[in-house]
Amino acid sequence: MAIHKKEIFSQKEQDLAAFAKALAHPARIAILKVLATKNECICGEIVEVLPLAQSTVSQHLKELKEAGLINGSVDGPRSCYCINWKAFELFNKEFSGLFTSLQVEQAKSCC
Amino acid sequence: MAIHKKEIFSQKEQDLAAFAKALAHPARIAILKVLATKNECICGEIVEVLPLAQSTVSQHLKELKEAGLINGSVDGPRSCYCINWKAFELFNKEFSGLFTSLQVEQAKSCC
DNA sequence: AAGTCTTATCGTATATTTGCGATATAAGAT
DNA sequence: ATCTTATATCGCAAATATACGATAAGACTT
Repeated sequence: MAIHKKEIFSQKEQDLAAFAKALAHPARIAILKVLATKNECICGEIVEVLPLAQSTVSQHLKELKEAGLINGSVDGPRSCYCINWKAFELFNKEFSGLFTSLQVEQAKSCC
Repeated sequence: MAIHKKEIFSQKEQDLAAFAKALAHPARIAILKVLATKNECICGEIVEVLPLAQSTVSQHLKELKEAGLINGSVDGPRSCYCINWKAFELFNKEFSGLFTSLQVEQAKSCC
């Protein structure tokens, strides 16, 4: 394919796609759910809950962090992660707002 | 990695991930935007708008259709696509509902 | 029937993702 | 200082995704 053409599209489209990409794996959805249900920040508890190796979970956490969906901080010998609600809300709003405004005008699809 | 472990996770997690995956590329976001702005169903007009080859666009359309985000029907010699607003709404609701209920309880993140 | 136009599919090259074991790193405990 | 414990990173193998040209398939036109 030679070169990925992602950079050709608008920044908003790229941002939204990057956000969706971070959610595009059941393991990451599961991780977010764990983080959401526990009020305090979690670390290796996620590894116990998920059917994945520690290194794999760590990698998923890294991706979620890089996407801005979660925050991470060092807490002594362990790492503490939690959902970045602000970023989450922002993207959620931008996501739903991308189409809903148009949907009102046209009631239903043609096919 | 031997085997993908997606099937280990819950159906809801898999569904949500599959939906996010369909949105995880700027080209597909762009396609959805085109379909949303045009009230009538589009086909090869998308190819003209996007900086991608016809075969590539067709492939993206296929993925969107398989994810259930768009409907497609044959219209004489050409294909007609349009957004499946119902599926879109359903997923959007499920997506935002996955965390918002929890968010209320805990006001802010700990880190 | 032959030609054209539109879209889907195939084959292929390359890039990215996923997953894990092994290892490194960092902090607390002994 | 060494040992344990927790997490991150490296290196690798395998699966997927992305992109395109070439080609097939289907439907109108002439």
